[in-house]
Amino acid sequence: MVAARNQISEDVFLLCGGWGFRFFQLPDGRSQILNFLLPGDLFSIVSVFEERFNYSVKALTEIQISAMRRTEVQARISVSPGILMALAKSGVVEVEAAERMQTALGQYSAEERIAYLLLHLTRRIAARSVTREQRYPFPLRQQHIADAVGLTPVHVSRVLSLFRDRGIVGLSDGILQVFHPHELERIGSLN
Amino acid sequence: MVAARNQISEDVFLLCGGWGFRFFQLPDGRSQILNFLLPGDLFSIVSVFEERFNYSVKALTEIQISAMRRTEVQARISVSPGILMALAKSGVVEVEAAERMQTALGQYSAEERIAYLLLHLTRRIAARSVTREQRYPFPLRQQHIADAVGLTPVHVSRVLSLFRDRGIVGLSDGILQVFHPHELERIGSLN
DNA sequence: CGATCGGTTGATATGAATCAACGTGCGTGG
DNA sequence: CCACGCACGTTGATTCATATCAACCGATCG
Repeated sequence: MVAARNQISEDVFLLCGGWGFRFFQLPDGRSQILNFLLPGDLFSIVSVFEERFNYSVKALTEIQISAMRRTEVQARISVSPGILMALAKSGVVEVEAAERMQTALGQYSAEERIAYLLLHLTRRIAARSVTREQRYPFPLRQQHIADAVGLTPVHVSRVLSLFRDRGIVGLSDGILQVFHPHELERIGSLN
Repeated sequence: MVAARNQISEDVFLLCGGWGFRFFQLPDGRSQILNFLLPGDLFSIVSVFEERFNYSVKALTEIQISAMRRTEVQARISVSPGILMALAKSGVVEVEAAERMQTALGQYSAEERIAYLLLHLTRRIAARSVTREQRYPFPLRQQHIADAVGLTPVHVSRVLSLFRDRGIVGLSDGILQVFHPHELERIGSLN
């Protein structure tokens, strides 16, 4: 566990290398993954402004983290307000992502949700590194997919098998391969 | 319709009076309510930074809206950066609300989701106006509740009947009355 | 007075959860 | 090096929560 809920931290964290995820855990054990963290991501924009955060973070791979004192960040903001503008804009991106996920969870079927998640992640991966032949590093277990889209791992397994049988995607050994991107978009594009 | 998706607007809107809601509509007709707008709410913090918004807004009651030129808002920001800080903080609140809703939609059952929505709304109403005896103005139709929590209106009706039979809440004539707040929290508090 | 809208209720269908068994690969300790 | 346990995924049978379909009711309104 990299960070736990209700902890108070003086620091703002940035993921420099590796993958992680941020999640919210309910007292009865259920947990909802809020987003996956890729290199370059702030844990959450919220952490710049609030010292107590109500989410937890775990690593998916080996990770590198960089920490900045919150006071330091805020000092820099007051000197050069451009930083604050940049932060505000990254907050906008965070809001939009959360609201799209909200829509997916509220309206989409199991297949659609999983397709949406895969699309969303492949785009983020592609934005950060060169990919070839639609092959993406993908260190999630089916349990993580389940916790992100609100399904059980066994149902995730069934849907992925279906996608595999239909020749849409293949997922094994930490590699996601998208054979039929157009079809994946048709299912999960959230237009 | 107060504002439609993919429209470009030079203005940032503020709801001054009445109720509305912001939603995302899918091409096949499904729609997800992202949040309800109460007096004093910006339509969305996103609108301060982006001219194209990917949501729509509708009124629930008679409403009063105030519009500010985005250029005007941004000019003021550059003069007094305190405004930007305030906006950033309200963005944080928006992110947190969206993520809680994400959790509710991903993990909660029908009863829990509806209880959560009612709790969340009553708190927001109470923060804005004096209420007595746990009676809250509540201009939503069951269809709106359904679109907010990702259920069908008929199932919403069943769950509300259940709540009514159990003496937890009553909802009619635009008034929500919470008879048993403790029980409502037990069901939907999202701790 | 009929039409429409919002809500209720019952019967049935269905998507996803649950329960359970099994396979496979892998790390660990003997 | 082997044997065991464990994590992860798959698959089948069954159950359950919610959707769907349909009828009906009361209020409101032209």
